[in-house]
Amino acid sequence: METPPMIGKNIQRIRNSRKLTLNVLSERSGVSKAMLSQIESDKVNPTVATVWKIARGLNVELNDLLDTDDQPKRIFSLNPAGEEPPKLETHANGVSIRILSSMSMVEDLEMYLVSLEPHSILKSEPHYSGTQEFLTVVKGAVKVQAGENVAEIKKNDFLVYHCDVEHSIANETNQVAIVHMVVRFTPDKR
Amino acid sequence: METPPMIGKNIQRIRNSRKLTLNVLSERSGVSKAMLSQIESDKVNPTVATVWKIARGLNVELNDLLDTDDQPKRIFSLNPAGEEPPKLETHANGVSIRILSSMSMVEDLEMYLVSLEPHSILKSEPHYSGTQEFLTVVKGAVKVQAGENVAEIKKNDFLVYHCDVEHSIANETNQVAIVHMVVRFTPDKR
DNA sequence: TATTCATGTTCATTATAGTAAACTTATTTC
DNA sequence: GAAATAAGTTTACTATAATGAACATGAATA
Repeated sequence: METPPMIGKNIQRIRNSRKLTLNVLSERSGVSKAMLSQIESDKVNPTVATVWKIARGLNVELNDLLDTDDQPKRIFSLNPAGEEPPKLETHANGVSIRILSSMSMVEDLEMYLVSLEPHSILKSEPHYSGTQEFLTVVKGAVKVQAGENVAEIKKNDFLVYHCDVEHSIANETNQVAIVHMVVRFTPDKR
Repeated sequence: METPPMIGKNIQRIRNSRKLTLNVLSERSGVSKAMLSQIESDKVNPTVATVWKIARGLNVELNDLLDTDDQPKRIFSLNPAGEEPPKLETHANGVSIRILSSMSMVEDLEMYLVSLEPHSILKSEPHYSGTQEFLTVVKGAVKVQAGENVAEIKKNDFLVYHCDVEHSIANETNQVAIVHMVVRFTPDKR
């Protein structure tokens, strides 16, 4: 972060997206309405304690208010061939999927970085039998469902499941979640 | 984060590890020596701007000073069998490697979360020919070397390389780096 | 059009973050 | 063992974060 965080705009953006008034946020956070107004219009230098109270009031991580969005995404190959895989990215319903490795690199392995906005869900139909998915939560927390099985996993947690049944990854929290996903396709394993 | 961050201890820990005096850090950050002393002993509630200046002076991310260390690491399996892989973790020279998936789960795939302290390096001898490694940087930045090839990758970057030559992952920065690593072992591919 | 109600802003005051300088406490040097 | 240097702490003061109350602005109701 090369420049001090623009806290005011972040707070205002989130407060508006939550449809909260200054009065309500003031009650929830314990920070005066006047202070909130001044912070949002960058008239003051709030203390960490105050920003933290606001973060609690908004139900987000402190870091979400201080972040200057970092979305630099480069993909490299160090292979002799040196082929550079495509930077594919798809968006839908608050879920963005970036393909890290592509089929051109390994024929039965795919890797993704899945970003889930608050209260978004990624549903998948059953894959070919034998397919496995390996999830590592990089940020936030998600609820994973595979057939009858459910698990709630959060940052740094790891989860494996067979995905020859309907499965989903849901972000039921109020902050962005990011999961690293490896899909392993093994045609005839069961 | 359920409790306000303990900024003071974080700053002091990092300052000491850098062997900096209050005077030097004061010069580098532009925050008075007195303020630094009071912040470190939790006598005051610093403003975000001040903590940001200190972060710059220490050459770390703002977030590193506000973090309340989160190291909860759970591993799950959603498979019918329900076998729970081991939470193995090894430490050496500032590099900690957590094994996510184990051989018991898939015979030719391994997944790790590698954490590298500032200025630490993970060196590996050549693996069996055909082995590939897939890196995704989760935090910070690292320099990867595989034979003659070198690449510097940072947060959200992805890198693939054949590792049948001597290779290494180095953290040459002043902050912790975390990389997600998938090792794919394919006996006879080249 | 006046009247209420709800929004966000500005004002006057108090509490406290931030500073420079003085003070302490070691450790070194002659 | 006195003087000098360098570490962190405390003091006295100034700048400003934070507050509650008053003020403005607009939308809805009669």
